[in-house]
Amino acid sequence: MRPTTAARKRAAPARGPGKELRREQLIKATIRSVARRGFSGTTMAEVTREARLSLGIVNLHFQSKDKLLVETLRYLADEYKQAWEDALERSGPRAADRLAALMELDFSRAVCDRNKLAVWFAFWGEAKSRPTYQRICAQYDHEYNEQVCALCRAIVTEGDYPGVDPEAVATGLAAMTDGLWLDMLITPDVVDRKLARKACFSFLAAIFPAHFTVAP
Amino acid sequence: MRPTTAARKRAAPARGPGKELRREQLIKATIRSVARRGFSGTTMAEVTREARLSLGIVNLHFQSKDKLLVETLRYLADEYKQAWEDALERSGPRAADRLAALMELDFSRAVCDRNKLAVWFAFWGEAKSRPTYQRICAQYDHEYNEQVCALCRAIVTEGDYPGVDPEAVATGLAAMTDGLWLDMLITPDVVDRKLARKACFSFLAAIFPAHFTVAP
Amino acid sequence: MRPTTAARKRAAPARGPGKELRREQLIKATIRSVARRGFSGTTMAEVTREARLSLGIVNLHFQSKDKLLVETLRYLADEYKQAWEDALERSGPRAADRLAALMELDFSRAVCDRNKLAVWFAFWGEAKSRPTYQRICAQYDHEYNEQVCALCRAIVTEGDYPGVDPEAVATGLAAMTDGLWLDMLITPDVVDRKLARKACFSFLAAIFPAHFTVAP
Amino acid sequence: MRPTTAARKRAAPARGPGKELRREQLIKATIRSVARRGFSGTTMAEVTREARLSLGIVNLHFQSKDKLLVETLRYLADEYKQAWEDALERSGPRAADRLAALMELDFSRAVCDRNKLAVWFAFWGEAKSRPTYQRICAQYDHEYNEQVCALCRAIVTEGDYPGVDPEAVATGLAAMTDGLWLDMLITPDVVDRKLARKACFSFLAAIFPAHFTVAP
DNA sequence: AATGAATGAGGGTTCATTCAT
DNA sequence: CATGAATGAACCCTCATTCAT
Repeated sequence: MRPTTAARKRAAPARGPGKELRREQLIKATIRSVARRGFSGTTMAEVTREARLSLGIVNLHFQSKDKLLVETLRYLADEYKQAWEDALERSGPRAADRLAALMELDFSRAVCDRNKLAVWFAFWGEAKSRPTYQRICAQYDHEYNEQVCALCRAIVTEGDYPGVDPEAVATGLAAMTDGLWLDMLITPDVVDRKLARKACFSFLAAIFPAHFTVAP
Repeated sequence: MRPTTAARKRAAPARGPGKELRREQLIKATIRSVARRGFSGTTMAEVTREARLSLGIVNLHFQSKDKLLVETLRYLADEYKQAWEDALERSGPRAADRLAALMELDFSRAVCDRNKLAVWFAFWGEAKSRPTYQRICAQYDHEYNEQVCALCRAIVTEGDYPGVDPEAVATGLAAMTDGLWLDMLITPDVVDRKLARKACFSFLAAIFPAHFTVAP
Repeated sequence: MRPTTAARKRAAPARGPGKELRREQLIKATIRSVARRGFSGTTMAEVTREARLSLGIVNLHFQSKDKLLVETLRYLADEYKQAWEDALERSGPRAADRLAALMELDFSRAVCDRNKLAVWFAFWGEAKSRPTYQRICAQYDHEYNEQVCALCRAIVTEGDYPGVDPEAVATGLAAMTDGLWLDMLITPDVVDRKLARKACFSFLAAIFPAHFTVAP
Repeated sequence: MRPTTAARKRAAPARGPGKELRREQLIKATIRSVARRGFSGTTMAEVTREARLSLGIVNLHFQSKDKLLVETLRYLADEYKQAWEDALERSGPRAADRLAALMELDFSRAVCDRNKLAVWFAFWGEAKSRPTYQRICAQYDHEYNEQVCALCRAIVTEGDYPGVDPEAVATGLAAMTDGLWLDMLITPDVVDRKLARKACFSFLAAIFPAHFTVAP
């Protein structure tokens, strides 16, 4: 029973599919906010201001800030998964090409966007103390690693790489990608996409010399 | 005077060098807290409780929470730097041995402690939106990378590795380490120290076959 | 036109007398809500959900939550007044019988419904700080007390009760009823309708021994 | 990590026994607030303003608003219990005197204070939907009723009241008191302490004519 | 007439910081 | 130096109210 000043302007009530749109709008605003202000600077006020919506709307669509953040993480993970599935789809049938396609994606402008990287690391930074984040990250990681591992196995099989352990290579490769993202985040003027890509393909060329070269 | 009037138990007055001890005590408590509760769960109350000291003491020794966190980051970075300098000191004169020593350190139990990794990633997760963190990380990164780069150059020079770009290798190597740490943080039951070490040395063995093997 | 296009189920349009029905529907939902969740747990969302209507409908029919609550109180008071008027109507002409009828009503299952009692006490609990509630309660109280007082006076007059002050008796009687309701609300397993009724009639039998006995 | 403007004025930190004082200070402020603004108008801001303390202090001493309210109820109940125990202590040994002392207390200025009555009814109004309140009320009610019941039994035994059921009388008496309090709350200009007292003693005089008279 | 997404003031709560002791 | 009660800005969340549909 609170004295309330009448609302002034108002976004058109989104019917039907609009609900999903609002959610995405808020998730995107969250990503921008985390990128700009960090996890601790990401308040409901900040997110809704970024989305140009009212304060109460997050709880209307996500129940709580916590759930918004979880959904944001899922959104990012889904987006990335979609991207690498698409990349595989578009690439040829040869395992090396497919692996190259994944790596090219990882160093594409879209993925290496520093804002998005910042958000990924923000979630990773909280993962240890938030089981939910950790679980989500672990699950998507697993799917991705399986894929990379399968490709490495295929390459090892088809090529003549007797001493190569595909699992170790896959692990190292995926790890290097993550680490290069960190470099691009922390020292953007030391490690750029080009150097990152080169580091990655140097690795591949060293492991699978018959399949990869450093040159683009 | 009877024992009734015994002074309340209280922490030692700590003058001069004692002051430094208090600071370290608080920093260590901060590390434990960030590891356990995450960045957002790390409050002054939590830190001081962890240190078994009074609430007001942080501001006495660090002026503000912000500064405590910055000092904590510096502490971690210094500790790591000290560790790799010591590792180099202890190792022989050959570049490959020295590089191996660095890598062994990175996958030693002390460094791979999940609590400490959590704190590192917590800081990295906030780095984009906190210039101070980013600057500190960037600076220590730089020193470390210079070192690794120098070693790679030396190995390339002394060995016969015509097509190898030492900078790219060094970047990739350091990145892989970071990425493996992330794996140990997020999916500890998939990537353990042993696998991480193997992934790393697989890389080195592939790049510098005359200098490294995967076996310990 | 195929059944596919059937209109969404929706509440009847309710014109004219239908409007009154909607109001009652909402008031009854309010009563249920206050009984279950208390005053503070009674939100517009709760009330409309309870009434299986849409959120906006309260303001359409009552302008505000405040007015809904006032109307709810009036509804309860009217209902009770109607009940005791009916009880008097049904009873014989003798004052003692009429008073007994009022008391029987007060301990009838319909009136002693714990949900309704809870609502009454909810309003009484807010009365001091809400002049409107207090005024409404006071007004209905007055009418009721007048009636009880008149009956007591009649009994005193017709019987031989020289020392009895009918006003004090009426006041005490009405008060006892309220107090017994409170007991049934707070300690339902200590004071039930039977005990309450007995306490009340013990009082009447003591005051007006020629007119009342404790036995039903 | 919030930018905080330095606090200006500050109540002296209460050491040792001061903690208990602060709690009482806040409970008393809560009572005043509930009396004036009702349950729904009793906000943390209101309570702390009333206590001339800062906003955060309630959570420091009571953890939550809920607990403050529970403690307030307990405080009121304890206070009342203390009062009737004192009244019994001060009164003579005869059961009728002791019962009279309890009744005199119930209509004393201290107990009939409309602010306090308002708070009692505020709690009773929420009791149905708040098991904690109900439990506390029920427990204290029980003790009080036991006492009154015992006294009634003693009077019945010592006097010659063959048809009197002491339990019913005790229940009725306690109920009447509560009901008279409600009257004093809702219709203070109809029922004042004098009339209330008279109603109560009329009842006693009617039940126990050998022990009570209406006159003071 | 009816709906329910949207709004935002105001609520309870947290916590970095201060300062009397 | 050390303590911890006190402060109050800022947080997340609730919910009465509005209004496009």
